Amino acid sequence: MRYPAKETAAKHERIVKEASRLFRERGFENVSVGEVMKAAGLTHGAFYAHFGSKEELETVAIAYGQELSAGRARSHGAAKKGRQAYADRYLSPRHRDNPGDGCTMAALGQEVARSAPEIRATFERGLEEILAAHGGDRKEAIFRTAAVLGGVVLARAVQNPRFSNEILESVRQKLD
Amino acid sequence: MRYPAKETAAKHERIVKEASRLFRERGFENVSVGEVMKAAGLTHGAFYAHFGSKEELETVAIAYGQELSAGRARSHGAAKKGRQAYADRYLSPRHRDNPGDGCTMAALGQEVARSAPEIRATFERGLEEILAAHGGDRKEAIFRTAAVLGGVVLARAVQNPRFSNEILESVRQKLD
DNA sequence: TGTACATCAGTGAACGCGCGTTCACTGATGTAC
DNA sequence: TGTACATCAGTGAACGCGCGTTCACTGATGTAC
Repeated sequence: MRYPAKETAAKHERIVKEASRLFRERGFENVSVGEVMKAAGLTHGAFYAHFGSKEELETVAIAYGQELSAGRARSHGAAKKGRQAYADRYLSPRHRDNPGDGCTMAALGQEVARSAPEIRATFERGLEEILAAHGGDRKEAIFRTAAVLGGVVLARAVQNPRFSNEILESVRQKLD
Repeated sequence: MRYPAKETAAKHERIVKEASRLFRERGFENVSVGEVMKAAGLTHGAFYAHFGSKEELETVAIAYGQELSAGRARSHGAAKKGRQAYADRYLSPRHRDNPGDGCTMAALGQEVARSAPEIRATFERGLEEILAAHGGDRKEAIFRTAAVLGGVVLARAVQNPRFSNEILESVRQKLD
């Protein structure tokens, strides 16, 4: 049956949101279209009324996730205080332990590198926006983004919690 | 039929080597057991004479890849010259463009973070060995490792070659 | 050193499963008049 | 404002495919005597 246009738009948004969260938590490959639709409160068949393919959803989910990151970057500033606060949040145990709510690049960067051109282009546009949001010296913004990203990737991959905390702490200190 | 023990050991090594390369190139999920065996010059059925499961192969491949990285780290030193040369090589277009021959952490870190405890423990042991190989101040070694790793992840994910080079260059400069 | 035989790496067909995607169908919505 | 009907988001069964894994079988190797 046909549904109110408003509800359809809300469902569409829910699909993107849940996909973004699930992809960041478990990666593109470990999340099925069915799981995303279930998380959005729908059945899998309806998926193709919203997106042409899983790959298209991945693209939209990356755009959405990068937008969230750009917003967070904007809320801090280019001043030293803002930069430090940003790095402290990024390198917190909370961010490490909740990839589903965290930075898309820290969760999916490597998978994006192996993905289709459109996905990489979307990722890239997001990164440019994030760098612009950070403001200040561009080289500095790139460097700090790379450093905190690498720190979180290592802290997440490692098994020993003490070692993991040590990694976060080391990168935080060196960036201050 | 039964095969000479020496040949069997050589084949075993070939499986690990090819698996490590393929996994770094395309990720665990995008490489099938059959592909690995084919690359090693065998058929897929023989796989289970060498490993109990694909996950076991992933673990061994991570250990192998981390060992390669530790060797490369050892060949440079803790002195300033060695550190710089290491970062320059790590952040080179060549390393960016050849993940199959490159750092395991830069290729598979995020996937390892979502993997079984044994895989993460193996990754961790490798990282400890790499840090020890770098020598010097441990915090500094962790920081530099995170920064170059993040730089390569971003440089690989991005689409525009100029932007990608700019990322490598920015991280290189800031680490000098 | 020679003989008998158990071992086991390797082959290729087969299995069950989950996945992305398709499709016939439904029926309230939204539009044309 | 009321009526007629085309639209289309959503359902759930079905599809084909590739995957990890299993299995019966092979036959040279390596070992026990």
